[in-house]
Formats: sequence, C-alpha cells, structure tokens
Amino acid sequence: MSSDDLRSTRIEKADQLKQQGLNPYAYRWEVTHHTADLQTKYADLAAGEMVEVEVSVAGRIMARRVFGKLAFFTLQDETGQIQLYLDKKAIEVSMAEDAAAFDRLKQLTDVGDIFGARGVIKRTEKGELSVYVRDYEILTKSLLPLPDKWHGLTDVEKRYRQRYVDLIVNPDVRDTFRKRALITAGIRRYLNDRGFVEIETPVLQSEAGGADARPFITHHNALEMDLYLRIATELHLKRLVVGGFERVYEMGRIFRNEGISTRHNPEFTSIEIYQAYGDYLDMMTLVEELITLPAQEVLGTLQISYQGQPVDLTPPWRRVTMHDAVQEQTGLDFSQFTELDEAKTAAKAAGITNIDDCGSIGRLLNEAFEQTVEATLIQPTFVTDYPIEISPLAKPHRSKPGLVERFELFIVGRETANGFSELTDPLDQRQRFEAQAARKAAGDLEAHGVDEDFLTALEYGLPPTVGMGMGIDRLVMLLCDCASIRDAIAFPLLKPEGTG
RNA sequence: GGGUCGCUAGCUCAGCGGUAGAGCACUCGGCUUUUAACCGAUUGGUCCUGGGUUCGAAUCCCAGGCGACCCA
Repeated sequence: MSSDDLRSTRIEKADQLKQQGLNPYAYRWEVTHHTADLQTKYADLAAGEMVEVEVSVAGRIMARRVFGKLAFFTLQDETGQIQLYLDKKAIEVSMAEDAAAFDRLKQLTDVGDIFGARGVIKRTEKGELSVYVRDYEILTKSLLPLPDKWHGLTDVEKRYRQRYVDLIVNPDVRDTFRKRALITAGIRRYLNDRGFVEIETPVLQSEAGGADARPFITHHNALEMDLYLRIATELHLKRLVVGGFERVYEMGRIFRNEGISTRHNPEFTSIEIYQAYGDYLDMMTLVEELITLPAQEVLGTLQISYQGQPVDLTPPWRRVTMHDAVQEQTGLDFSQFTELDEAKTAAKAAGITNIDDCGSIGRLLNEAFEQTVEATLIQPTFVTDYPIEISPLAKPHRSKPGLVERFELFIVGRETANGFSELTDPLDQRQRFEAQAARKAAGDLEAHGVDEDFLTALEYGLPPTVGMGMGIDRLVMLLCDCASIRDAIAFPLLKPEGTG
C-alpha cells in the first residue's frame, strides 16, 4: 500500500471511532503508573501469577499480536514498555455497555496509536509481565505508519529530519537527551550551590565579540539596523563582575556562522563562568569538579569509553604547559627561540606545515601544538600558558613574558574547555582590541572591532577574575558516547530538503 | 572548499542495459498464551531531480539536490 493509502485507511478508522461515539483525539487519561516502575515493582512476580491491584497506563502501541479472542499489545511510555493482555471475555465483562469494545481493538487500532489502559497486573504463562486490561481508550489515532518494527529507522538523514520518529523507535536517543538534561541540571546545581548566579545576557548585539568567529547577521526593523547574534557571552558576563556580581555564569545558546561537521553545529550551547578574586589555577580545579560531579551522577562512574577509547575522568587531571607539550612531541623548545625565522626553520625541520601564515613565534608554537599535540591528548589534560597573541582577553602571565595565564582542557583529542585569568588592565585591553580591529580591517572575518562600552566598564575596575567557557554539546558527546554533535542536539541544523 | 560513498514500496534492503523485486508494515480471511506470533490471499513505485547515450536506462554518461564519512 502506498503512503497515501495507509494514511486514508487510518483516517477512515478515526471516522469509524467517531461513528461509535468515541473521540479519536481524547482530552485526558488518568495515568497511575509508568511501565518502568511496574517492571521494577513486579520483577519477582511468578509466571501465571496475577495481582489484584488496579493500574492505569498510557503510551504508544509499538506492536500488536492479535488472535481471534485475545490480543497482546506492546505499550511504550516515556520510561519503557509493558505488554497489554487483552482478553475478549474480560473486556466484555468490564465494558459490558460497549458491545464493540473487543472488535474495536482488532479492527480500529494500529501500531503507533496512543492508548490508555486500566487493569490489573499479571505475568503470563510465558513469563511476560502484563497489564490484564479491563477497560481502555484509544487516546490519539495515529495516521502514519512507524518504521519497520525489527530494523527500525536507520536512515540518518530521516532520523535528524524527523527526530520525533527517531525518538519513538530508538530508545538510545531518548536516553541521550535525558542524560543531557541531567548533566546540565547537575552543572547548574553545582554552581548554584557555590554561590554562582546565572544571569542571561543579550543574544542580539550591535557588535559581536568575545571570540574569534563569524557572526550571524539579523535585522531590527523598527531601529532600522543590523544586529549580530552573539558568538560568546564573555564580554557581558565580565560587565556583571564589574557591577559587583562576584560569581556569575550563563549557560545558553551561541551562534557561529561557520560550517557544519560532526563537531560543529551553527547554534550550540556554551557555559561561561566568572569568579572574582580567583585565578586560572582555581578555575582548573573548579572545571574538574564541574565535569566529574555530573558524570559520576549520571553515568555512575568516571571510567568512561568514547567511541571505543577508554577515558579515565578521575581527578586531578594532568597539567602541562603548551611549551612542554610541544617539546615532548617535537623535541623543539620554543622558549629558546628569539627570532621568528629561526623558529620557522626549526619547525619546518620538525615537520610542521602551514607555517607561512604564522606572523610570530607564539602563533607558530600554537600551530605546532595543534598539529602534533592535540590529537594525542586522550586522557583529560589541562594545557596551560598560551601565547599572548592568540589570547586577546587574557591576563599576561605573572612570571613568563609573552604568555598569558590560560588553560585549555583536552579530552579525547578535543578542546573541551578554555579559561584564563581575565585581563583587567583597561589600557592593555584597548591595545589588544585595536590589534584585533587592525586584523579585521585587513580582512580577517573572524576578528572584531573595539567594544568601547566594555572598555568603559573595565575603566571602572574589574576585580581580579578568572573566567571559563565550555561547550555543553561536546561534553554531552563525550559523556554519552556520541560520534556526532548531531546526536547530542535534538534538532540539528540541516539544509531544507529540495532546495535548488 | 576537496575526495569517497549513498538516495529503489511506509520501513529495511536486493536488483546494476531487456516486464520493478523480497521481508516487515498495510488490507481481507482464520486463530484465547503471543512477544520479529503464525497460516493463507491481496495490495502497494516520481527507482532523488534534470539532461544525454541507447531499439531499450533504476542500471551507463553529464549536471544538480540532499545526506554520511574522511581531509582542509
């Protein structure tokens, strides 16, 4: 049967329900139990035993096995599944005023319908825990067939485009988003318990800043001006610290106008945290707890596996400077170099490529780091003390010239968090912004202009502060073993079908 | 941005130059212990789109769309 025929057959069934005086789109159903709770509570019930306790369940019919005078439905709710035992005699006794009650089950229900059932608990002779149904209602008539009950839905494109179908038939997907909610709730609880305040900052901004990324542009009609969607929450959260909030954070959506890949979605969720009177060493410890507490809570262990790779999240995590990490992999000690040409020659000899665009020893060091070190950092590792050129908002290192007090956390070879002692010197910050603006003027689409209001805020005085940003989607990927960021986002961005 | 692969029934897939196929789902009939229920019968197609080659294209060629993976 074609898709249209399948659909019209079901519309016809909905009409027949109406003719029987029933509403195929009901208003409510009193649910007393969820399937997982019943499965747990009656786990020890022996085959053939019945418990005279009335339960009422509701969910989607996932399978039907219909005989002449007996039917078994598999009912799925948010927590799991349970079998419905639908016996003609029992239903005819308890729904005596409704002569069509059993025939309706055979003729007018389909896999996919939302169904409410009341009855008692019985474990069948064959050992399947069931609700022995006394009365029922078809709550929502489904018009479209679900995917093959055995093979399910595997077409990845369809899974993302029609996530609701994916969620119905793939329990792992539901599990990921449930875990995601627990992880974000755990992070918020951890921070709230320690005096951090969550404050929401603007998504629409007249100048996008706080990161190197191209922004989305939108338009405000009444003001007749273009606005940018934020690429970071950093500059506004630091304004709040200037204003007197000593511990502040925001978990929210960020938008970056870049390509789509297994690790990039144009909109994603970040958390940024700012703590006054602390430095980057304090923040590394906080990050360890911020990740391991929810991980332990949600997964029950810190020994996890990502795409087959074992990862041990037990703190404390290794801390290594960028210089030392690069030296370990390449043998090159970048702190010895004083001339760029000398460093380039040595880097080239060590097999580093793409070095022509590196206009300073610091950028070259970063290039060498990305090429030789990043992929090797499988176990959680804080890389510290970054070149000042690639860290325009970070405070100069208190003892190492040319570096800043910054860390990045790497797990399974991926940058997972980024934090630094915040630059609090307004005049230094102005110079860094102006260097950015010069790059922007030279055509760098990821560079940004001078945020005068932010500089004004700094001139009123930002206390010594440490800040940190982390991608929530990537953390969920790690903890839920998702190969693609699309598996950690309920509705990832896809091109519309049939464009062009 | 480059490369490789994929797109055929509602779902999962086969077919790779000669009448468009299977399993499941659906429809009809039978069945009171099934759980991929079973037995029998039937039904179901823009073969991603558009060109081209050919007597003939789902199949070969070109262009495009969407997606997956890898690389940058």
